[in-house]
Amino acid sequence: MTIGYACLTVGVHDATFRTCRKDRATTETLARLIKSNLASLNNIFDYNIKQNIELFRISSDIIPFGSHPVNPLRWWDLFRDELTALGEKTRRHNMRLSMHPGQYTVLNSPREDVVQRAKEDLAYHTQFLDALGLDRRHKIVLHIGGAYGDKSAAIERFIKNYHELDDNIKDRLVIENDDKIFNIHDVLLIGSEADIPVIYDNLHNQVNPYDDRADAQWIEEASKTWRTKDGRQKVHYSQQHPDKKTGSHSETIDLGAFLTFYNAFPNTDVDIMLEVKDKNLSAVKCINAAERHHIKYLEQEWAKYKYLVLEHSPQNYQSIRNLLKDKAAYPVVAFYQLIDEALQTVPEIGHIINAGQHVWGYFKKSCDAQTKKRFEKTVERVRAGGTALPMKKLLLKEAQRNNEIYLLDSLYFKDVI
DNA sequence: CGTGGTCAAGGGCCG
DNA sequence: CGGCCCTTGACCACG
Repeated sequence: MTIGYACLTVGVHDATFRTCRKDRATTETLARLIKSNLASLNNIFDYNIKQNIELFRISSDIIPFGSHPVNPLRWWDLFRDELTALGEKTRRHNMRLSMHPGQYTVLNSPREDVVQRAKEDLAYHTQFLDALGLDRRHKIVLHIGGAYGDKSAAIERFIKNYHELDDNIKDRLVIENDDKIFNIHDVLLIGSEADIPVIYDNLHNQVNPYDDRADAQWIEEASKTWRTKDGRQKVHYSQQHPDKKTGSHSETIDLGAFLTFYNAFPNTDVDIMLEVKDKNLSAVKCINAAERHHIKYLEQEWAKYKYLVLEHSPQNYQSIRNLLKDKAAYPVVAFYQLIDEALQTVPEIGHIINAGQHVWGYFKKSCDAQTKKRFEKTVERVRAGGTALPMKKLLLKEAQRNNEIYLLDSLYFKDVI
C-alpha cells in the first residue's frame, strides 16, 4: 500500500510549474519552460524520496501545450537526458507515477474532431510516461466524458473509441467514476466489458452515487478489474470542503475520517491517491497515521510546522510541545488535530510579529545594520495592519544567505517560496 | 518593487 | 446563449 498526492507541492523549493499563453508560445519559450518544469519535477521527486512518498501524479502541464499544434517541439528528443534520469530515479526509488488529463479530454464525444484531439492528448500523456521508460503500472486516468442525452449510447461510443487506441495507450489507460454523470456502477460495467482497470473515487461516489453501498464494497468490486501487469489497484480519496460547493476538495485531510475509510478494507492492498489542497502535506500526514508508529516522525513534522503554528496559535504551539514530551507514545491523530486547528485560526497581528521575531532570532546577531533596519520596517508594516509577506520574504532571503537548512525546510515560508 | 485584478487551451452541461 | 466548472501562473496596471 502506498499513499500519494497529485501534481503540485506545498512548501517545496524550486518546484513550481510554468506555462505561457498560447499567443506567446514560441519554440524558444516552450523549450525554456519545459526545461524549468523538468527541473521542478526532479526536485519534487527528491522531496518525495526524502519523505518516502512513492505515489505521485504528474501534472499534464509538465509540457506546456503538449498535445497542441502550437508546440511542435520534439521534447522527448530534446530533453532525453533529463527524462531518462527522471525515469531511472523513479525506478530506483520504487515510485509509481500517473497522469490525469482534464475535463476537456473527451474520448466519447459525438464530434469527430473532439475525439481526435482526445486521442492526441492521450498519446501525449503516454509519450511522456514512455519517455521516462516506465512500465504499464504507471497509469493515465481518464473520465468517461459526456452523456449527450443518451448515456448508453455514450458508453458504447466510449468503448468503441477506446478500442481504436494504440496498444501502448490502452496499456496505460484506467477509468474513474465522475461527480456528475458516470457513477461507479457505470464505470465498472465499462471496465469489465472493455477490460479496463477502474479507479474508485470516494467523493465522486458520495456526490454521484449508484446506491448506498459503502466505499469498501466498491473498492472490492473495482479490484476485480485490476490485473497483475497493471500493478496494485488504485483509488482516489478526498473529502468535501465544508463551505465550498458539493464536490470541492477539502483544504487538508481530516485523519479521523481518513482512518475510518482506510480501516474498512484491511485485506485489500491498494494505492491511495489523495486529492486535497494541501497536497504533499496531507500525504505525509496520512502516511504517518497509517504506516508509522514512532514519535520521531512527528518530531520531524513538528520541525517543519512549528513556526507556522506559532504564527497562527501560540496556544496550540504549547499544546503540541507538551504532547510530544512522551517519547514512548505516538499521538498522531491529536498531533495533527492541533496543527489543523491552528492553521484554521486567522493569525493575530501580535502572533505574526512574534513568529517573525522567533525566526529573526537566527540572524539578528550576524546581519548588517541595513538588513536589521529593513526587517524592522517590515515588522512595522505588519503592525499597521499590512501583509506579512514582505517580512517573510526578507526572512527567507536571510535563511538562504545563511543556508539555515532547518529554516529553509520550514512551512513558515510556504507562501513566499 | 510589491501587489491586486484579470485572463487563459480544452468541452459539456445547465438555466 | 452565457456562465460555470477548476486552477495557478502570467501579465499588466498602479501606488
